[in-house]
Amino acid sequence: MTFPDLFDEFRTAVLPGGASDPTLSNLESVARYTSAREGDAPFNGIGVDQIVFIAGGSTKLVAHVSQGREQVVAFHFRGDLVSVPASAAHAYTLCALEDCELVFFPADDFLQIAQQEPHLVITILERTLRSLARSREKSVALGRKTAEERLASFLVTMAERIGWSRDGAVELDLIMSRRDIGDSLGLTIETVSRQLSELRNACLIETSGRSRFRLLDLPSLHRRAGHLELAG
Amino acid sequence: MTFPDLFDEFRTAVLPGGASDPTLSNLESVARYTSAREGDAPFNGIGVDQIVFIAGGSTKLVAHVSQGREQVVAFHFRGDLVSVPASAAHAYTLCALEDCELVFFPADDFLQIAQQEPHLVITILERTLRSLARSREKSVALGRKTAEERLASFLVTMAERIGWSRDGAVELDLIMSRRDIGDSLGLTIETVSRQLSELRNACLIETSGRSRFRLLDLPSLHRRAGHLELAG
DNA sequence: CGTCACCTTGACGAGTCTCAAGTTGTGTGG
DNA sequence: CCACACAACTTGAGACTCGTCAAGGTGACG
Repeated sequence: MTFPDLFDEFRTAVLPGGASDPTLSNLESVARYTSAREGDAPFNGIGVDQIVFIAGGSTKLVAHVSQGREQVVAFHFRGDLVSVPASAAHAYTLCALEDCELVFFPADDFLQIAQQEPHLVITILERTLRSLARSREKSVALGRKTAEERLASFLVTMAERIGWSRDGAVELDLIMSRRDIGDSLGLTIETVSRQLSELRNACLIETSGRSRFRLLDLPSLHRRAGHLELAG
Repeated sequence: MTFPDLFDEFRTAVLPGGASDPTLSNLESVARYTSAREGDAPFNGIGVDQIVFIAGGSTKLVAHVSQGREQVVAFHFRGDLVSVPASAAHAYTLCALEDCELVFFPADDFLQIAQQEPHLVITILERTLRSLARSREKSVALGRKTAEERLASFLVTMAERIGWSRDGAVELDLIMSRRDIGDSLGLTIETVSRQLSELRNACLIETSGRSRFRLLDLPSLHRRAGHLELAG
């Protein structure tokens, strides 16, 4: 994909309502793009907060606690917008789960330009609020849930984001490794594996290969996730 | 405090640059206010997402997992802005830690009006990004840190938000109970208590009464928190 | 000054981690 | 297309952190 194509991808996904020409050309002038191979961390040591649009592929945002200890703070898929901080109490790295096409902006420049276009800021704000809501849900899972609840919660949440229906079940492709899942749920790969086996034995899920999952009983999974019972 | 005073409080805190008169009067017309007593949960069952400004006092945002299990997702102090979701995978409650003065808006109306004032949206966005950053840091703590690290992390973070310097140490008043701290850190009150005793024995903190803390050695606390060493 | 909720401390047990061994899937080269 | 090699995953046994239960302390009120 060429740069203009990628910027277009960003424009139509983030600005479906359109924007004024000068704003667009300003944005395009500060936009950069990169394609990342699986495992790449294109923003390591870049020094400024970035706003990154996932034009293709999928990524994880990882916090490094100490050698060997990592926490996956979020996963992202095509069409998502990520705020990648330069620094905080911990170092963060955006890392490609598969080959990716990324459009990115220095956050400062982006917000500066966005001031001209309330529409755009509102869209970003709405997406940021959704990220915040997901991050809070993650805190709940990490702080107060058992391994089984975390796994069930993870599966139904991912199903909502990237799953599809087939034969009355929901299927999804979990491209991330067991280690990534563990690092996202605050568990070890062994515990992840054991809990998946539990769910398989309970006939709540089927797996084929390493990444293909079939969720056979969403209501039960929601219950095991400790989620609110939805009326109706 | 009267309503106009409270709205003024909001205006000067959130809109230091000012805003156009029509926007302000529109905002004022959808703004509501309430004073909450300690322990009150003024937004329970209100049914719509709210944007809440803490004009006075302090609050916690709590997710209810199951009877007896709660997760405090964030604490808020005077001048903070909170997004209170109506519903998600879990029920959330904003709860007063002490007597509070709150200004609040239905999120939809607020964003609708804010479209007229890019300045305002940018401010809200910046605050939301800070909330997101804090929420991510909390995920890191909950997912990959020991009890001791969580406590140290909590203390230095709170010190940055509400602490003051005195005699070469940082003091702060932790108005929330040990239970609140535990529910925030994914620990029990007993573990919180034990870890505080550890930190006392290590001469890293002093406490007087239930809520007054003195942090005697910030660098060591940062180290125990597993935080990044800051150059310089 | 007394009362009560809140906090502290101790002993024990459950859930998850660690370490280790075996199995399965995936990708590569013949 | 098959066989091989390696990484990823699964499963098991024992250790450790933190939770649970229980019994005192302590500080903040009236």
